[in-house]
Amino acid sequence: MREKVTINDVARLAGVSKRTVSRVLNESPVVAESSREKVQRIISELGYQPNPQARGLAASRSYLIGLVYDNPDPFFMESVIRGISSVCIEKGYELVIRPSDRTDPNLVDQVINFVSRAQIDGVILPPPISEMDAIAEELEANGVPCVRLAAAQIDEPHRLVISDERSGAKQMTEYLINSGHSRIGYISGPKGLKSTWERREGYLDALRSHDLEVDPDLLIRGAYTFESGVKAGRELLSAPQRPTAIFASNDQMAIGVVNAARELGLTVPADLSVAGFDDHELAAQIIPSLTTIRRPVQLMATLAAQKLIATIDGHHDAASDDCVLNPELVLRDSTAPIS
Amino acid sequence: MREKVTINDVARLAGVSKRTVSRVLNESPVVAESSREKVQRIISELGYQPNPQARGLAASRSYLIGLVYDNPDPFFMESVIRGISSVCIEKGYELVIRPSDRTDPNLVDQVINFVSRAQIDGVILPPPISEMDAIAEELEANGVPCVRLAAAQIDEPHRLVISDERSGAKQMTEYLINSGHSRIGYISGPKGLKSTWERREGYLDALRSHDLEVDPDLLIRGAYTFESGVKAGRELLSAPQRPTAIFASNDQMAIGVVNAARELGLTVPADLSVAGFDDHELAAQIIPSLTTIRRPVQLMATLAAQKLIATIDGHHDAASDDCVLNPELVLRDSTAPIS
DNA sequence: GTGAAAGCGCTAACAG
DNA sequence: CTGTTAGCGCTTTCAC
Repeated sequence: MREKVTINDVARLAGVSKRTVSRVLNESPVVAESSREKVQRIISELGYQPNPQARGLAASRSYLIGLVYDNPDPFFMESVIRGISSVCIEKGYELVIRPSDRTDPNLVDQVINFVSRAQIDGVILPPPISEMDAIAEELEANGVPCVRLAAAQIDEPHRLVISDERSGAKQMTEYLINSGHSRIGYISGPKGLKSTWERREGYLDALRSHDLEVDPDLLIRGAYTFESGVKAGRELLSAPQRPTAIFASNDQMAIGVVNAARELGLTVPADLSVAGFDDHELAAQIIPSLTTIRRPVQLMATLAAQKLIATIDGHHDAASDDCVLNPELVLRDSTAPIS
Repeated sequence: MREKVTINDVARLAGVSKRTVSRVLNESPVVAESSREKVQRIISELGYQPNPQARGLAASRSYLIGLVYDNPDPFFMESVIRGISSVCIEKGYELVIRPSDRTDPNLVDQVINFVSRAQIDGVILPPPISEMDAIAEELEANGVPCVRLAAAQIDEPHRLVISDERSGAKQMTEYLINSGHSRIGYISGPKGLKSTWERREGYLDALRSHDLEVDPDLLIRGAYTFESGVKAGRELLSAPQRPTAIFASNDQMAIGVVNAARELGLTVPADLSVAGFDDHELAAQIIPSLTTIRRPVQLMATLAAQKLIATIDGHHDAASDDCVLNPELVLRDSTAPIS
């Protein structure tokens, strides 16, 4: 390591005690402006960087924030990571990552073990792990703050960043309705996930508010996978009175629907409009490109990291109040007005 | 944090000095078997976990390993992360992640700054950052070991894990040749990447060893993107004497070629065989599913982490010798024998 | 507003 | 083979 500069060097050169240097490092408000400036100057001259191990040992902190996840979409995770990382760099934290297995019965213990072994200062939980209340509770019980990324209001605002998926799904459905579609098939996600519920409710909200009948035959359960999309698409499209539009609640399934349609000799969007959710990278690449809903994932992660670090540092960040972000409708080639 | 147990508690209860406890913690060979057992027992009874900050401060280590990356394929990175993480957990390290921008002129400084600020013990570099020699050199110059993931021999074996992409591309080309194809188009990656070179050489190797003429018109440069695949595909397929097979040097481009073929009214694989490289998640999902080459990415990452930790810990791991892993041919529906 | 001094929990000379 | 004794670099009472 090229840096061997310690707080003592800074103190000596600045002509103050190391206690004072420590004060400016920790932004204590009781330092004279003149001392602060002097110390700051020496710090940057020397390129001094406080040793995180030493700070951690003395203050029992680690400047490490943890990311525990088991999300099947690496694109989503990549955005989350970039979002968190940018604020970590800015605030002097590091991002420690922990891929997990949400089906592991010992997950709670493993998470606790992780944070206590590494002395993690705080944790960010993306879905679907964010939906496991036991983890959030156990973390708090151990004095480790956490912030959750979610699809709906599942915790207090200061530990939560949500993208309102219900309103996203409603937007999409209304767009389809306004394009003249009235028989709109819907493929939901698997049971037990918040997003499954929220997106489905958004679809139903739109139907209801436009006085459209909810036909149970148009509502099929999927599994957020390509295959389940193909299957559900076939089913929907081989019904006697088939829908003119299908809203699949994620892009993987929507792509499956496009394939199912092709099998049956239907052209998208001429014969069938198909919409997805997530704005998966493929959504823009497949032919036809997919109309979908985009969540501001990176922004969500940034916000989450800001909230978490504010909590750890004991500041009360302004960002801690608002926690709801709105997804955005992305129009592409897979949907069209009814002819 | 629930653990407040320190090395002193362990020492007291085991009836030895803390120096001895420290010895068993660090697997010193000079401890009497009886003491070791006693200490181990107390440790597990108490659920004692050494404080990493304290260890780090005393030994000037952090038990942190860094992952600096800028790979555009999140699926690849997910495998890398899972691979590294599993050995970190086993060996008592944590994985600190640093998404970067390979086009940033200050990248070298940023990396050095990262490792020195966080006292990172060692770094793993996946492609394409692994190909930037300046980073590896500067890291070593700062006393931070690093292990690189690469497509070819670019460093000494103990800091390198490679998947032999040249032999992978050769395998694929030979498979195509053995299926009766003799006009095989090739779409390379962008200039300046090792993988571009290696894969292309593999293609040429196969052609040469089967005494096939290398037609420069069949060799087109792409950019590892979907769009570049579409473009190169159109070009190759609209030539007067068009190829019967196209080997795109990654899956994104191969999918582009499939689309280009469809535009031109060609059926894959009846009229044209298409092969890719990487076994991207989509490769199995698109129709027709894609014949491709799969690198053992997670295994590579595991190996890299083992080598790195062996270096940090000063052990001389057996894994440090072999560093070449072979990619695997994955046959699917996009290729067929020539009719 | 500032400083002296006592640790935080662990490792590592250096005896014994 | 084991214990004593200093620190590692920083934060934090508690006086001044």
